[in-house]
Amino acid sequence: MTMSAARKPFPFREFEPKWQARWESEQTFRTPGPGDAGFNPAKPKFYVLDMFPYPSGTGLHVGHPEGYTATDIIGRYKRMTGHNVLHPMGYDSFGLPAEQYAIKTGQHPAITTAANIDNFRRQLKSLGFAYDWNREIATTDPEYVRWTQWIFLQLYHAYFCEEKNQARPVADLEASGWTREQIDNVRLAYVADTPVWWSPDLGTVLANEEVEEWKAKGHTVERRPLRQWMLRITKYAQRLIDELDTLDWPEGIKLLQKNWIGRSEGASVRFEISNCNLQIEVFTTRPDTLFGATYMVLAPEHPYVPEITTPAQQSAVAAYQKAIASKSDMDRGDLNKDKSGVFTGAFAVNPVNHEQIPIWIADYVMMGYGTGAIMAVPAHDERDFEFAQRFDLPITQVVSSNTDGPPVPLLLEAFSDPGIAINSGFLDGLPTAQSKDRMIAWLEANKLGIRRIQYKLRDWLFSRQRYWGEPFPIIWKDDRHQAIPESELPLLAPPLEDYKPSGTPEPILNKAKEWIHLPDGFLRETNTMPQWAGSCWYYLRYCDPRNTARFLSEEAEAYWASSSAHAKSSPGMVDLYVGGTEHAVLHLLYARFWHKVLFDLGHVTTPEPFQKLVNQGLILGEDGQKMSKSRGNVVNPDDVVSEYGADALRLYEMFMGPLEQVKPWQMKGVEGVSRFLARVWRVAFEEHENQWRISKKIQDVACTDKGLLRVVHETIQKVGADIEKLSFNTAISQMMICTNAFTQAEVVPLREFIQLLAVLNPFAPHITEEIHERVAEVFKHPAVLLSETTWPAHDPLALVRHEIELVVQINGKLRDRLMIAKDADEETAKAAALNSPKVREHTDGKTLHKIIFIPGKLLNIVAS
RNA sequence: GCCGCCGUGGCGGAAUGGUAGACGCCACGGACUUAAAAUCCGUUGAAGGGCAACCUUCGUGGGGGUUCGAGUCCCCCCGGCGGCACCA
Repeated sequence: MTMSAARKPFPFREFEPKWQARWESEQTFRTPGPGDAGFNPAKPKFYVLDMFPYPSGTGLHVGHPEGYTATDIIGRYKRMTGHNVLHPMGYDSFGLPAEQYAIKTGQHPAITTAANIDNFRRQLKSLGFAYDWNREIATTDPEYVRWTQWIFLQLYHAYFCEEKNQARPVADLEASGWTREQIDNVRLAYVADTPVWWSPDLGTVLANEEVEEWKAKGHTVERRPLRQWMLRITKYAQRLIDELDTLDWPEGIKLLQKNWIGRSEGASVRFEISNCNLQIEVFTTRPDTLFGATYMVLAPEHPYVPEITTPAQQSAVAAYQKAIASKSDMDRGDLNKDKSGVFTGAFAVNPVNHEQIPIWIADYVMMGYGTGAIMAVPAHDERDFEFAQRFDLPITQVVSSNTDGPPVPLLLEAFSDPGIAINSGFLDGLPTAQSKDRMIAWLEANKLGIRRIQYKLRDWLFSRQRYWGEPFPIIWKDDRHQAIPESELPLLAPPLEDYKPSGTPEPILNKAKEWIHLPDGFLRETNTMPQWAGSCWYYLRYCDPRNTARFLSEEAEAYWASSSAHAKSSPGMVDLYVGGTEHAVLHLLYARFWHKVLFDLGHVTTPEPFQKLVNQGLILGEDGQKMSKSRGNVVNPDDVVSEYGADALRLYEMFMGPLEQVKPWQMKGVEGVSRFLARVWRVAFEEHENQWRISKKIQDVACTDKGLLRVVHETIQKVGADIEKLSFNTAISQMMICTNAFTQAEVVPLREFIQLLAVLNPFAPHITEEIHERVAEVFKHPAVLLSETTWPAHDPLALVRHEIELVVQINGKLRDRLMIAKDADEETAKAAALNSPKVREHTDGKTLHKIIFIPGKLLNIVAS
C-alpha cells in the first residue's frame, strides 16, 4: 500500500460527489415558499443567511466556508427539527475588479463575472452546502437590476416626513401644492453639488466609508466639488441608533454603528460679525462654556471667509487656503499635533458678554461637520487650548473642577470634564449639566441660538462614474431630472469597447453616445450605482427570486418575515445573519436604511432586516498572520477538499475554535478531524481485502451497555444545545467522545449508532449519508436520506446517574472525591466526607466552622 | 488619544462562581508488522516525593480585592488584535 493510499482512510472522493449529485437531482434542499408546490404554511420558518460573496477571480478562500458551514449546520439542524429553512446563496457581482480586468483585456465584465460565478458555484457545491440553488441570484442579473432600480425609484419618489418620523411619497407633497423645486430638495434620493472624494486612477468618486480601503490599495483620492446623487440617510440617523436596541447583535457592532452615526447633543449659537451684516452659526456641545469663548475658527473652505477677511489679511488667508487645498486629507489628519491657522482680521461678538473675539481659519475645523465653524473655548477644549497657546490667544476659565470651595486655577492643560460654572454671569455655581440647560434656555429666549442634535453621519454619496454597476433610471432635460417609467426597467448599460477611465470625473457611460441621447432632447443619467446597492436588499429577493411582477410578493414577504418559533416578536426579518466584521458600518448600515424606507412605504412588514447577527472571526495563516498572497500563507479550500474531503474541511473549520474568534489555520488540525471521521467510518466498516465491509460489531439489538447509552444520549443533548448556541467546536468534541465510546464498545447497537450519524449529519453530511445508506442496506432498513430524518430526541432516563462523585474540599482545596448516592442529603454527605481518611488528615485537631454543601456536586469544609 | 475585543500546557482550545487543562494536535511508550505507514491501546501542565497505587506544592498576563471557594465578579497595571481618530 502506498503512503498516499494510506492517507485516504475513507473513500470520500467517490461518495462526496455522489451525494452532491443526489441532493441536486432529488431537490433535497428545495425550500418551498408561499405559492410553491409542497409549501406547508404551518411549519415555522427559519431564515439563515450568509453574506453573499463578491465572485472574485481567485475563487473562495478558507474564510468563506467558515461562516457558510456554520449557517449550513444550523440550517440542516433546523430542517431536522421541523422548520421550513430558507438558506440561500448568491453573488454580489457588480464591482470594480471585473471592470479593471475589462480594461486590461477588453473582455466585457459580464463574461468574466459569469466565469467567476461558475467557479464559485462549483466550489460551493463541492462543500455540500444545503442551499436551495433554485433561489440563487446575482446582483448583475437583469431581473435583479430591475428591482434594484425600482427600489431606487421608491427612494426618489419619497421624502422624509419629520412629523411622522418616516418616509412618505412625494406625491403627498404634490397634492398639497409643493413646487417641483421644493420637492427636489427633500427627496430621499437627490442631486447635490458637493465636495466628494474622487479617485483619478479608479475614475470614480468614493463614499466616505470607502476612501480608506482604496487608499490602502494604493489608489489616490482627491477632494472635488461634483454634482452627485445622494441618499438622505441622515434623516434616519436617530432611528438607526434607537432601533439597534431591538436587535440581537454583538454589542461591539452596535457600538461601531452608534459611533459612526455619532450623535451629539448641544446647541447652535449665532454670532454677529463686527462691521458686517453676516452672522455665523456654530454648533457646540458645551453651550455652558459660552462665556469662555475667546475666539472663533472657521474651516478654511467656509464660504464666508472671502467676505470677512480684511484687506491686510487677504494674502495670508489665501495662501493658507491654497496650502490646505493641496493637502490630502491624510496629511491633514496626521498634522493634528501641530495646529496651524491664520487670522482673518475680522471679529465676532460673543453674544453672551458682547466681547469682540477674533475670527481665525484653521484646518482643525472641518467644513463637513456641524456648520464648519466653531466657537473656541481654549480653557475647556484640548484642541482650542493648543491652538490658543500656539497663537497666543486669550484663555478664560469658566468651569471649575472644584465642586466646593474656591475655583482651582488651570494653566497647563484644558479642563474638559464637567464641573461648576465660574466667571459666567447667570450660570455661576451651576454644575455643567444644568448650566448647559440654562444657557440653552437663555439663547432660545433671546433668539440667539437653539437646542440642537448633531450627527457625524453624512448623507450617502450614491453615484459612481464606473461602468459595472446599475445605471440610474433617470433622464434629464433642461437641467431637470425625472424618473423613467417602471415599464422601462431594467435599464441596462450598453456594451462599451473602451472601459478606461478618462482621467476626468466624467462618468464612463458618457462614451455611449447613442445610449445617452433620447428623443425630445432627453439625456440619460450616466452615473451608476455603487456596489452596495445590490447588497442592500438581496436578502429580500431570496424570498421570491423569480417574481417578475414585484421585488417580492406580499405573501412571500409576510411568511419569511414572520416571527420564528423561538423569537416571539422580532423586528428583524432574517433570523440569523453570519458574516465578517468588516461590514459593521457599511453594508449593515445601508441595508438597514433601505429596509426602513421600504418599511415606511409599506413594502415590507418588519422595521429591521437582520434580527440576529454573528461575526465570524478571521482565519489567519499557519504563521499567525493575515492570509495574503505576498506572505504565501494562503490556504485554498479546493486543495483541502481534494486532499481530505469536504466533510473534513467543514468539520475542521468548525473545530478550530469559537466561530467569532480570530484563529490560525493548522493543517495538522485538518488531519485530526479527518482521523475522527475515519474513526466513525471504521465503527461501521472494517477493511477486508481492500474492500470496506460492515463491521461485525454492529448489531441491530437494544443497547444494554448503560455507559454507552448514556454517552449517546448526552451527545444528542449536548450537540443540539451547542448548535443552538453556535458552539460548534464543543459539539464536535462531544461527538468525538461518543465515537471513541463506540470504538471501544464490544457491540455497536445499530439504533444508537444511527443516532450519532444523525447528529453528525449537519456537520459532515456526505460521510454520514454514505455510512447510513450502506448500513441501512445491510440491515434491510428503508433507504431514507439522513438529511430528511428528524433530529433524535435524547432520553432523559438514559442520562440518569444513581451515584455521583462528590468533590470534598477543605478551605476550598480539593482533598477527596467520594462516590455517594446522587440525592444524598447534607448529613449523609458530611458523614461520608468526615469519614474519609484523606479528609481527616486535614481536619484532625482543627475546628470545623462551616460546611458548604452543593447537592450532587460538592462539599466544602471550612476549618482552622 | 478614545472605544471595543482578547491574554489558560509545546500548539488550537474546554470549563452555569464549585475537580483548571474536556476534545484535538504535537511528543513519547506499547501492540500489530520482516520493516515502515496506517490502525489500536496507553502516557503527556510544572516542580518535588514514593518500590507502588499514589501524595505534596505551584499554576489561567501582573498586582490588589470580594467570596467558604475566582480562569470566571470588582479595581489598578502590562501586553496583543481590531475600529475610530482634530466630529467642536
